[in-house]
Amino acid sequence: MTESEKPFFDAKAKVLKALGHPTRLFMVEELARGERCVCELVKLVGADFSTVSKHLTLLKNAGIVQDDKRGQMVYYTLKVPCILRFMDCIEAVITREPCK
Amino acid sequence: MTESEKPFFDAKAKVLKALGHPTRLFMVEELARGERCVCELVKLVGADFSTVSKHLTLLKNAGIVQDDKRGQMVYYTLKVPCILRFMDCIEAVITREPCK
DNA sequence: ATAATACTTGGCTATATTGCCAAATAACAA
DNA sequence: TTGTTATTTGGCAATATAGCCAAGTATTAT
Repeated sequence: MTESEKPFFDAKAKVLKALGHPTRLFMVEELARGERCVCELVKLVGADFSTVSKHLTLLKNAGIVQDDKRGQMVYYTLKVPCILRFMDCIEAVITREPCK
Repeated sequence: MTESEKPFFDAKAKVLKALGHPTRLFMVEELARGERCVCELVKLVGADFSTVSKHLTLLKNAGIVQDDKRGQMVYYTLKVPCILRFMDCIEAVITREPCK
């Protein structure tokens, strides 16, 4: 890894790292179905409001989700739907199926 | 996230988490080109032998790479080439390009 | 047997992450 | 204004991760 490509790997790793948490992954898959406010995600995830909020902030900083405040609610949406396409591959890893 | 789907998200997150480190990501992309022994990766990465070895063990535990000891060398190969397919998407996230 | 190379493991410290609680902010209702 | 709901932020303790050095194992060479 050369000095010049280092920041590139850092940036890509940051995105993957953001996805590398069960709660965040769950939320990403949930947001793939449509926008959700934080309160909905809190119910679905079953964790503290602050915990969910921090996970969402992290996903936002990674460039994966977007937020939109309307009234007192903040709605999050998935910014990059292509992320879901490779879940099949990730699942192939865990089921040890051969992957194309 | 229901009780029953929790282990599934844990498993998927584990794979993504394994990819979420610049050195490991670099090695995965390097292994995509063909098998490499640990010593080659050590040179390419520029870290301690033990550090590289531990990263490889982690990738192996995640089911991403395989090892094959031949003589005194241990050769690693990428087990799931499909992982590379979504690098385009990850790059789209970091460059903020629209993603299909 | 001794030495050298390739690699893994143990141990340690520094640093990062997680998740909770409590407090702060913001919008809206009474 | 006061209260209530939605959300974020600060702070903290527990836990996990990273990376180095040193020591251990395994294989091959002398």
